[in-house]
Amino acid sequence: MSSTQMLKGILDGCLLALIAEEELYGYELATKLAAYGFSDISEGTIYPLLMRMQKLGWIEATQRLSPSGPKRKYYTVTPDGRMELAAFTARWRQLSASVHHILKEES
Amino acid sequence: MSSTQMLKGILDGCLLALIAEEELYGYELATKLAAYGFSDISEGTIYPLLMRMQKLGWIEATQRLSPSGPKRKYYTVTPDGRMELAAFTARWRQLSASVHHILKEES
DNA sequence: CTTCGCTACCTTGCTTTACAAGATAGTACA
DNA sequence: TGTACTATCTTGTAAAGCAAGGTAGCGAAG
Repeated sequence: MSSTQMLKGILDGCLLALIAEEELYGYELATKLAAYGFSDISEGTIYPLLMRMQKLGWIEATQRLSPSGPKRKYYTVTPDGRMELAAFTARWRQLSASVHHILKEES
Repeated sequence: MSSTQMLKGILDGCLLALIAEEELYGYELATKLAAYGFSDISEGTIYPLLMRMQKLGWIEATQRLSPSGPKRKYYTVTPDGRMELAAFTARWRQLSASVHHILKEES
């Protein structure tokens, strides 16, 4: 059992939270997640996730030129996305508390 | 997006932790999880999970009669299961810290 | 005695989602 | 020309929770 299963339903919330802080593009998110302790989230994970969230109306994209390299797609969070982020945060806190409670029992 | 996706890769660790505390049977686990804040984990989730963990050698089962009702299958954790539980706990702490870190940034 | 409800277990098929692998391009420097 | 880095996207696979349904034992109410 790897740790990838644990990410399900969590990554999208994390991406939302990061984009809510500041406008970001996909490639940047990949490196940023690593800095936050997520070991090597692949681009094959991030890009489909971004497109999914855009389709759901949680984020919006605008293309802009890069000082060096191909064009970038910058994402921002919509009002719907902010609501979804709040809902995610609530769900996470609930789950986190429950698991913590269970794990502490046997320390 | 429901919260069920968040449970992936987490439920097995939680079941292991509960069984490590005391010998338990499947039906009991379903009610116990609810008490710990997991809203309504269905039996269609728990039983396949228990069989999977038994196949992996993490838990062992013994059938015993019930004071009232059909026979019960009591599970205990094997040494391999304890090791897996420790590994799960480590993974959880790491993930939990990372997500917490990301979510706190925008409070 | 039969019917209803609770206990207790299991199976099938569906859906979501992360990921490996690979494709496509633009820029820059040697 | 070729190598390296940036940047995006696609396809196919596998894992795992869950809804829905099935089987069966026991006890109490009618």
